[in-house]
Amino acid sequence: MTQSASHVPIGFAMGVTHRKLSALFQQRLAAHGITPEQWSALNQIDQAQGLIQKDIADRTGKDKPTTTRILDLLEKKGLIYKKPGERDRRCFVVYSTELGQKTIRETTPIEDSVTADVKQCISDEEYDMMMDMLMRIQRRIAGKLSSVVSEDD
Amino acid sequence: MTQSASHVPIGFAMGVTHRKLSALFQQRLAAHGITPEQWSALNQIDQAQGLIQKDIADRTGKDKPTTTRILDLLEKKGLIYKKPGERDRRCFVVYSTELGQKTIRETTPIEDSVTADVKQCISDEEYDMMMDMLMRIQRRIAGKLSSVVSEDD
DNA sequence: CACATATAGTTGTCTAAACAACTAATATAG
DNA sequence: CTATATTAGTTGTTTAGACAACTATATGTG
Repeated sequence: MTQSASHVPIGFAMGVTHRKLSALFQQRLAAHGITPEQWSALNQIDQAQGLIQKDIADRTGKDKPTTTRILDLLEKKGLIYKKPGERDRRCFVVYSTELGQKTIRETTPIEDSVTADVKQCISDEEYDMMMDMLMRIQRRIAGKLSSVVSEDD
Repeated sequence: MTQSASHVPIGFAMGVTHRKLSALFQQRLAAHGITPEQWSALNQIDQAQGLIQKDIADRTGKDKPTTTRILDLLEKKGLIYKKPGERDRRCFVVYSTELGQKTIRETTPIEDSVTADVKQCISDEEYDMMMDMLMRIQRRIAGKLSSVVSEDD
């Protein structure tokens, strides 16, 4: 039953760990003038080139308003640009600029350094298991959310 | 054409999972007029009675400004109250009110339901392993953060 | 005691997330 | 073709997090 430990639910433990990881990445990214969440969006844009905003929202696990605002910041910084969709005039097609590509080239090693720090205290096997569990939980929970993006399933 | 989805760093996977878990808890808490982060703080306060704000910050993994603001909201809702410290006049000692205690009694089953949903897709063993890994990462990363609370070690 | 330093808490600013409400364009049904 | 629903994206509001700067109290050293 209940153990003596103060019963920290897994969601909150995950939140704390995520915040600490994010704060570490942010500190290391500071010189590049970009935040972890901006990096995540820029990284997806840079790798795929030509995504529409909904794709970016899906890939980064954010909702549409959050994505809009992150893209606004990336655009203001000159890291991405948007083109109106040709076939579908509702959407914008998004690309990284030269500066955006340079930023990703320079910051990817920083992201790797955070992953390396994580791997100092968990094994490769554990890392893979953790990723697998996180993905399973994501899928499970997504199905239980009411106003979800509902892309798959 | 690298392997699809292989390059999602663990920090971002954790963030997505945490957001989905938090959103689910928030939806189920909606009728109680409290958010997951408020619940977390209130839960700690209710269980310990007499914590000072720094203790609450440590236990919920938040910084001092965030804690101040969450306590402000809990106080406005009449769920907690603060008393000036007697020995140390810098700090406030925090307690849950009757209403706060009632709220925790009624919402703890909701938190349990979220944990139960998580356990539908990961085993008890995996759950424990995940908690252990999260805690190990937290400790590891905390030592690498520059302006951290630095409570232990 | 006086001065420097550390600690508890607050406030301000920016970014981000959740949700609701909205516009515009597309797709579907009649 | 017209009415309705769906989809892409935006805007507003509230909560939360990170960081810097600040006040007030406490502590440590001369």
